Amino acid sequence: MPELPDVEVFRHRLDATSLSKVIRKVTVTCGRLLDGVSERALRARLRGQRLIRSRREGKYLLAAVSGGGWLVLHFGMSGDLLAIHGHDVSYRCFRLEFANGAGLVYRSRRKLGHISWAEDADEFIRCHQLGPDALALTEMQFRKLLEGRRGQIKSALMDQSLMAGIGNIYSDEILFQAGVQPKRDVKDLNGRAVKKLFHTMRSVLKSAIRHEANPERLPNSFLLPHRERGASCPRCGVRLKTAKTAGRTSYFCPQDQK
DNA sequence: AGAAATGTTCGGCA
DNA sequence: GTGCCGAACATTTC
Repeated sequence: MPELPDVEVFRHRLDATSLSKVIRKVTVTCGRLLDGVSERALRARLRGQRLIRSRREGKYLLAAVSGGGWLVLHFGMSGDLLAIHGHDVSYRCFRLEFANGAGLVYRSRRKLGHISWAEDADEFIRCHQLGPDALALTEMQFRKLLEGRRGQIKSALMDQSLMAGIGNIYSDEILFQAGVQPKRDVKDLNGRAVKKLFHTMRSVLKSAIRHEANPERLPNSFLLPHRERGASCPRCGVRLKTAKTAGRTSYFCPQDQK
């Protein structure tokens, strides 16, 4: 689930439900998700404090805490963030409890995410070798990033140190809508193709955020709702193909993507 | 039963 | 140094 659009939706959810409320209780049910911070230290930094603002960098969600420092959430392959009111949910890993039974719950089905603490958000991002956020890039920067790059375009889009936020699903979507095969070599894309790729990247990410990163709400013309074995291209009806890149599966249309 | 699944990191190789 | 691959991480789902 959690690539840039999903994490942006989580961020909106956090903003809408959890800012400015005093944190009364902190519950950690899955300690192995904690990265570089002990449960006790995390609790001490959060309890009695408030989340005052949020920030997203690539697939990371950071929340500034009133007493200083940042709560950092990364969702791995199967995490999400829910605003709850009293009722319980499964796969719960981490919960902030506010007054009146309201709470913010981090879940991670496969438990591959991370919960950490940063004294300084910018420093945290530097340490994790994160490139500029995909939606913060200008066309000029995007072109510059690809200029010196060898290898496949899909790898470049997914390289978090080059640009942050795009994963397996949305790189497929962007390449589908831009009409470019995932294995296409970066150096074979001309100026026009790079320009198109940039604008497609932005429109795909923004559209996904508008539709709450929910595949069922995305336009049928998107690849995402059809992303399964044996499915057909929503544009031309041809059977979609798959290819493996570093253990990940790419879906693409052999007719529309060159 | 076995494979695959939206992420990151690390070691090895060209 | 760069890019690519597979493995590992942990768990659920088909």
